[in-house]
Formats: sequence, C-alpha cells, structure tokens
Amino acid sequence: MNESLKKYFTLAISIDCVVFGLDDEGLKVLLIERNEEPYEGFWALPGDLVDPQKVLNETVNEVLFGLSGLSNLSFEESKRAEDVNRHPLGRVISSSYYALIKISDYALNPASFAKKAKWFKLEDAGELAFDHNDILNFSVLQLQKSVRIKPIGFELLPKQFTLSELQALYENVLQMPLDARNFRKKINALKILKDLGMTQKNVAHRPAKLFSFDEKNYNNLKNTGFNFEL
Amino acid sequence: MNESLKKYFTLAISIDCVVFGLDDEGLKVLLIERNEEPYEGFWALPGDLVDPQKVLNETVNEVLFGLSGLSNLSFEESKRAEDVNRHPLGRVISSSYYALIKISDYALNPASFAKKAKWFKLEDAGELAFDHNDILNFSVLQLQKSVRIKPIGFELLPKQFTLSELQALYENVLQMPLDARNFRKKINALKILKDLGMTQKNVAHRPAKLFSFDEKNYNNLKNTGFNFEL
DNA sequence: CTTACTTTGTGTCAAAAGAACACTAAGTGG
DNA sequence: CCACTTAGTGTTCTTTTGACACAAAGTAAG
Repeated sequence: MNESLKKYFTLAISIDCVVFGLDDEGLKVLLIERNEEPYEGFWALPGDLVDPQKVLNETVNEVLFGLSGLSNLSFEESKRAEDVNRHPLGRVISSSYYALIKISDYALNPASFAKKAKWFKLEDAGELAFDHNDILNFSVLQLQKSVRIKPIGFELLPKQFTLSELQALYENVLQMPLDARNFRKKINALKILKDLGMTQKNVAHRPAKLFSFDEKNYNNLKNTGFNFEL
Repeated sequence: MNESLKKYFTLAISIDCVVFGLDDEGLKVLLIERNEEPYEGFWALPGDLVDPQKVLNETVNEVLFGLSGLSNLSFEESKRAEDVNRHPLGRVISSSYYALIKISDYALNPASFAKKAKWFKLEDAGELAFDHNDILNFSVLQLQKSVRIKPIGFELLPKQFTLSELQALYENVLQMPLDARNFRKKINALKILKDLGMTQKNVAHRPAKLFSFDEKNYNNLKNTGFNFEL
C-alpha cells in the first residue's frame, strides 16, 4: 500500500449486541459486567473489537457467544455509533445489532472479559459503559418499529399458544396496553394463525383456544412486510 | 496502546456523498469521474477516505467541496457499507450521506482526483465505482421515505411558488404522478403554506396563486414529523 | 373580438381503516 | 351453587383514502 495512505487505516470496529429477552416479567436486555479496562466494573452491552477482515454480520454470534454463551440468534442491524471519543483506546466505530429471544430458551454462561451476564428490565439498566445507553435506546425504538412491519412471535412463543399470550407479547414489546377486540381483528386479518381446535386444560377460568403459526403465511409476511398499527 | 490491540486498528473509513439535484428535467444525482486508481476512469459518488480523527458528519461538506466545489449542504445519514472487499486497498467502511438541492443554486467545480463532475438522471448513472450503485439505490429509497415524514421544498423552490410547482417537486422525488386535488387537500392539512394573495403574471393560461412557506410551522413539522401518504 | 389553447382550482362520494366500548361464556375453587 | 378469573365476541362513529370531471382565468392567433 502507498505510504501516504497508511495513516487512514488506523480505525477499529466493534460489534455490540442488543439482546432483548422476554419472560413473564416482561421485556429485558442482556448486559455483561466488564472485567477489564476500559470501563472495568461497568455493565455493558456484550460487544468487542473485531478482526478487521471479518464480515460483520457473520461475526455477531461469535462475539455474543464468547461473552455470554448464547448462540445462533437471529440479528438485525441497528445503529452505527461513530463519535470520535466514544472509546478511550482510539477511534472505534461500533456496529450494533439487536435480537429478541425467549429467555427460558437460553442459558447464560459468561466468559472472556465478562465477569457476569444478567438480564435487566429496561428501566433498571442504569448507566452503561461507552455510549451503550444511546445504542440501547435506539435499538428499543428499532425493535418497536420492526414489529409494526413484520410479524413476531414464532421464536418467542410455545408451539401452541393463546391469543392472550400473543397479545401480551406485543404489549411487552411496545410497552403499551392493547385493546383485545381490535388486536384480534388485526391479527386475524393477517391470516398467520391456525386454529388448532384445542383448548387449554386445568385453568381456573374459561380455557382459551390454542393456535399455532401458519408457517407459510408467516414467513411470507415476514419477507413482504405489512403495516401493523395498534 | 497495548500491543495486542494494535492489530484491530487497521480499518479506514470513507465518506460518500449522494447529492440529489433537481432541475426542470427532474431528479438527478451528482457523480464525478475518477482520475486516480482504484477505479480510474469510472464514474463514482463524490467520496474519499477521511482522517480517522475527524467527526464524520462535520466532514461531509469538506469532502464534497474538495471534489465538486459544492459547499454547505444539509446532509442526512444514509447507509453504512461494510463489505470486506468493497475497496481494493484494504478494509474500508463507507459512511454515506445524502442531500437534495436545486441544481441552479450551485456551480460545479471539479477538483482533486475528480476529472469531471456531472449531473446524471438516475436512470443514466450506469455502472459506478466500488459499490456505489448499492449506496445510490439505497439512498433513493431513503430520500423517498423521508419526504413522507418531513416536509420538503424550503430550499428547493423559489421564495414564492405555485402549488403546481410544489406538486411537481414531490412527483420528481417520488417518481410517480399525484392527483392534484388530493395533493392539495394533504398539503393544506399540514398548514405550512401562506397564501400571498398574489398571482402569476404573463402566463398563457390561468395564473396560479403564489404561496410561500410558513417558516414556523414548516420547521415545527420538520422536527416533529408527520405521515404524508400520497 | 372571438375562438382555441393551456393550466389552475375546486367537491363529493364510496370504501376502508381506526378507535372506543361492555357483556356473556367457560372453566376452577371453595 | 356461588364467586372468581380470563376468554371471546360486534357495533357504531369517525377519520382517512382514493377515484373522479368541469368551470375559471389568462394569452395567442386569426
């Protein structure tokens, strides 16, 4: 390479993962406690500098696995963060990705420079390392925007689920209460549900019908998109 | 810096500018002919590697000015392009920005490694250097999405303009014909126009009323956003 | 001065979508 | 059998969208 060009090739890139998780307490985000400078002792999004030769969206899962033990998530692009001074070691550009999973499907196993890994309710996240609060806030908006355009639930609910469970899922992600009748109207219009002809058993109230996703229509909609105003 | 970290700091970043221009032939994009390897002789978006210590969104106008002579545009963020092999010299991450201007307000003055600078109709752009076709296509979609959320026209039309001119502007950006009556309904609902109580003179047809933007409401809407379905 | 020509400007109706809202149904538990 | 809990369902009103046609105001040309 031409000598005069070398001065340009001095940046690093990091991948930061915003992993949203759902359990019966609602929407949470996965954070690790850093065991290393900079920001030792701070909670942070799982993330790390990456090999400059790697393709980013193929590397996200490696980074996350190395720190938390979670593997094989389905990530979407989020924000790029490029403030000059966001990283104390030099110019580091962050490329962030988000995913949404069911917490009980995965086991945490912190490693590398992650002392601990823990699920936090969004409001309990506190002050994070680097500019991770910005990245997190931005990703929440991204996630909320995305569920109005693509269906969610396939990986997040049991194979058979009730409409109330599906509604609760949307309420957790959007962080707002939804009207049951209007919700059912909209969901039905999407034609992504199959009525299984079965009901819940042994519940101390009227048992709900069980549904599953119509995989074909679901994936179809996931690719073509729709407008889901709630 | 710790020696083992140095290997990560080997990336470069480039800024690429997608400058959309309007004239009476419609929507165009500014391209430069490269006078330097790589891609010598190719048309390309104005763009260059940037000093790793600079803040990107403050540097866009410098890059553009150096190549084309255009200065002081109002840019919006577009795509990040991060393919490993998009640049033959090494790992270069592109951060692209777009702007929309009135062509007659600016004079082209190609310099640096730009042999020529020229406005191209979108369909005449042909095969560009690097992955600039991807960036351009993505930016067109961004631009079209943005005019459905924010008002446009303030910098693009004369101080006094007719509703037909404003409609033509939207038709050029969206590349679709609009219904005059419905367009006027929508625009009126936004309350961003002031009827100046004057009309065109010396036109061989019914003279149109002249309007200007209500600057306060315009900026208000530009900040808060709206939904402008056409 | 009359006619042809060009672009401006305007309203209605039907269809679709959105938002608000309350009661009965079907179980379990005591 | 009564109390409790959650499931399930329709209607009405309002708003938004999209389609659509004709008269008005000027200039130009004969």
